[in-house]
Amino acid sequence: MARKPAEQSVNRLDILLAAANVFRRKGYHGAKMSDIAAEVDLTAGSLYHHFPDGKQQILIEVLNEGLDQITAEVQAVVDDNTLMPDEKLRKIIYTNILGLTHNTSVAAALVFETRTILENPEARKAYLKRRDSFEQLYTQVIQEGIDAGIFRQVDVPIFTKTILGAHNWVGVWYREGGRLTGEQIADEMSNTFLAALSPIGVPAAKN
Amino acid sequence: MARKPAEQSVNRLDILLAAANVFRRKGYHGAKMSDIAAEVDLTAGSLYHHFPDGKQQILIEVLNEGLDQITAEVQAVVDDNTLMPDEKLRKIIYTNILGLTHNTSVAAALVFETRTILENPEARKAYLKRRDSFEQLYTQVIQEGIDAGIFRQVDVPIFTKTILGAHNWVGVWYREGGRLTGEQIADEMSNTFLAALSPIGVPAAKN
DNA sequence: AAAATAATCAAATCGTGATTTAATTATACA
DNA sequence: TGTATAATTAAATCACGATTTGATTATTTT
Repeated sequence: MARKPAEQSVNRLDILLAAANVFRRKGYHGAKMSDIAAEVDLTAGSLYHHFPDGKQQILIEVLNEGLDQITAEVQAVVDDNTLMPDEKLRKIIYTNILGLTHNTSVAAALVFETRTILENPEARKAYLKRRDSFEQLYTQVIQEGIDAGIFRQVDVPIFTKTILGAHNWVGVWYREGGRLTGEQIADEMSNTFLAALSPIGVPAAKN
Repeated sequence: MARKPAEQSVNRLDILLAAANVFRRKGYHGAKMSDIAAEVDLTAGSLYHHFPDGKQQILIEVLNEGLDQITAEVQAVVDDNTLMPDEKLRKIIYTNILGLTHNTSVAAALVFETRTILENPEARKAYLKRRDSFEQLYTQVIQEGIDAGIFRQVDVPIFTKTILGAHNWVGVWYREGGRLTGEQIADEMSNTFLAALSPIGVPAAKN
């Protein structure tokens, strides 16, 4: 009585994933609807059944899905009140980087294609809001640590962007099967930023 | 006897700058030849007089020029043998960030449009070579510092990519007239990475 | 198993934008 | 000055790719 495969028609999520892959390879403008369609064994026209609003809508949903997911994961860590700020920061860096290395296509889209979505006035506002919330998670934890005296005084917005820049870049250069695993990279990078925040290792004097 | 303006026809460099600006705003694929032309008061067709090989060639030259320039600046610091590794690192971070904030259009192109150039097999190889040389400048200085015992043991390639990711991102979010100047940002970020390399501020124990 | 609905396709549309071409104007040079 | 060369233009060309349209085929629902 085995259930039948039931893997007939594709769903929106399949298409979003496929699109992310193509975007990663060719960029949004370089990606043809037919490329995306081919990835899920459809023709270009068929995509309009699932996404009546077309190509840009697909991009918007890829980015929203991707950002929402990583935000939720990081948010969960931030909400864990059993953790000290330094443990929290280590864990959110870890979580974030593993999120990126586990889905490099979406990660790359978040870096490279955000600009495209921002050209669309409606999508722009909503997206920027999401992104700010995400950034807030970091600034919040860093500020907590400073207030608690376990991090040195840093310019929190800049430090946040420093971390996020480093993270984003991982999504660009990371390749599965490379020298290091996502875990190892996450480890190394969280060490780096925690060391950077250590109140004892004061930076060398300026000249 | 004032000399006449002599500002008649545009030159290749004007066009490259103009192109970088348009690329920053719309991305390579979103940039029309007519957009670039308009920026220097020409028509699309005229650009082919200066760049017979067309749009892609313009991108290639923007990236090469940009990367060569920043490389040269950083190289000069690396070659200065009067500096200790930590001073060197501080100075190359400084140099690099000021380079980015002084020409955000080219900086953004280096981040966002590199992928485009890499699709071109010939350009790809040459470009990757340049980029590796650039990255080498960082790894070299970091390794020197470790060998000299003034930096803690880090995974040099990862640390390098961490720095470069943070840098690249500056070119994306930095806006002239923002809260901080390029100098202040460079200062903050070099503090961050030097603190991260400090051999005394050992990172917190892993759980 | 009809009827209704969902997925899909193949073949138009339709606009856009890079590149080419054939002149025209400006500049340098001898 | 007049001729060669450099810049520039306006008007084709030409291809490509997003979207639309009108069937066709699957899948549900009752």
